[in-house]
Amino acid sequence: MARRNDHAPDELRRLAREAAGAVAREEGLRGLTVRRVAERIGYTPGTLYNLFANLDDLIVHVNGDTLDRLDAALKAAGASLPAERRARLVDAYFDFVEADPLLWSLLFEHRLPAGAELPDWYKATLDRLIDNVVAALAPLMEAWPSPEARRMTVVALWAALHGISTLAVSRKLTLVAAVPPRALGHLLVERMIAAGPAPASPPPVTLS
Amino acid sequence: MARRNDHAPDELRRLAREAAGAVAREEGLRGLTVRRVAERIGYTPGTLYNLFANLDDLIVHVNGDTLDRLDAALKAAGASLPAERRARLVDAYFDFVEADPLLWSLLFEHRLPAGAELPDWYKATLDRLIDNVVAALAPLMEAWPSPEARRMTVVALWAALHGISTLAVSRKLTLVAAVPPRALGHLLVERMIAAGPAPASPPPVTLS
DNA sequence: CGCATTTATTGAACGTCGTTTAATTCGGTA
DNA sequence: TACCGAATTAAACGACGTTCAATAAATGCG
Repeated sequence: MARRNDHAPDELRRLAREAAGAVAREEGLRGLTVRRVAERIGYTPGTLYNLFANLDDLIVHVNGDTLDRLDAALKAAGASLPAERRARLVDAYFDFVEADPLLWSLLFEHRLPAGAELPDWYKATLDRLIDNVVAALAPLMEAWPSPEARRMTVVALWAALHGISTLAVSRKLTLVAAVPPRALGHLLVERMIAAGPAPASPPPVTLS
Repeated sequence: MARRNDHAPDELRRLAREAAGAVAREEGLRGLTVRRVAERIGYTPGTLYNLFANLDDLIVHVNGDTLDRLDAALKAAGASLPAERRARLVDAYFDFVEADPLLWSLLFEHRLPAGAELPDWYKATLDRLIDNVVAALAPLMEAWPSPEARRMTVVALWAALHGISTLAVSRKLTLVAAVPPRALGHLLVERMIAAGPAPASPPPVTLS
């Protein structure tokens, strides 16, 4: 039995989030159960209910951690030379997704039950992430009429990349095209924010 | 107790798919249980295992039905005048999604367990759908160098719209931008396949 | 028509799940 | 040392997916 002073509550919460992340990484949402997480940190299921409201709450925290790590990865890529920043950001995004596909898909596979809402800190994390990308891309989007227009385009791209990555992770993209997911990502981002006088007609990348 | 000859096996399978769809429409994946579907068609859970391999199999069939209905909706929109076809297709897509958000999200929320693969008929359904959209958009994409390039762009857009719609349905899009989802869809599609001499710099739609 | 065979359907059971709660066990304090 | 409060547990509940022997009904056969 785990002794009372083995871990301070906050440390225990962190341990639980990491254990849950590890389970998700290995077995996905389907294998992510309260009992498995508890066993992994050497406690019984009941203890997790002292740390989190329920399993949904724990999963939201794991997803928050994932968003934080993605934010860090994109921030690093956004520090590259402006000329290659678009491509670097796309590659960083897909590198991150492909490093732990099941942990990534936990982000979008999990849905809160009917009445529940995502907590405010989650919204703040997501906002921070989008803001950082907008800031990194701003030099390439000077022709946009306003910051709001810039943000709208970045949000559209964020959603689009998310669509590509989740279809890829769930193997529903290869059903429909034998193209590396990140090639689709580059295609979308290049065409959406290419600042130069790119003629709109032919797609810039053809890919074998 | 349901009598043996109340329904032929195929009819019973159809009833079960419809009942499962109705449950998903009302309660989403979380509420979609074998017992609830069985109760709805007046049989016991065991009977469903004579008709489908398991719950995953039933869900894949429900999703196949959804794809078929989307295909029909897009085909109708694709029959419009070429000039307005882009916008009509996007609107048809979002009309379809918003008509039954929970049934729609079943398409992408559900993932097969580790070893399992999607059946061939599912791949065929998806292929048919993409092919129809490519055919409808072909007149607008004559500048593309090849049918493969056209298809790649359409697949990218298919994935992008999927990303927008699932983020919207799971209320993760409004967290990040107060923009109607279909406005993002129009933005993406216009910029990706606008055939005319659209300058690449400023986004064509600004939206209040 | 009556009986045997086949087959759809059931009911009960198994193990697992999320969650709750009363009981227990421990560390800190007097 | 004895107590108190807090962390932890064990056990239980209802619901879940799934299996399977038992049962009921329809069919085929004499």
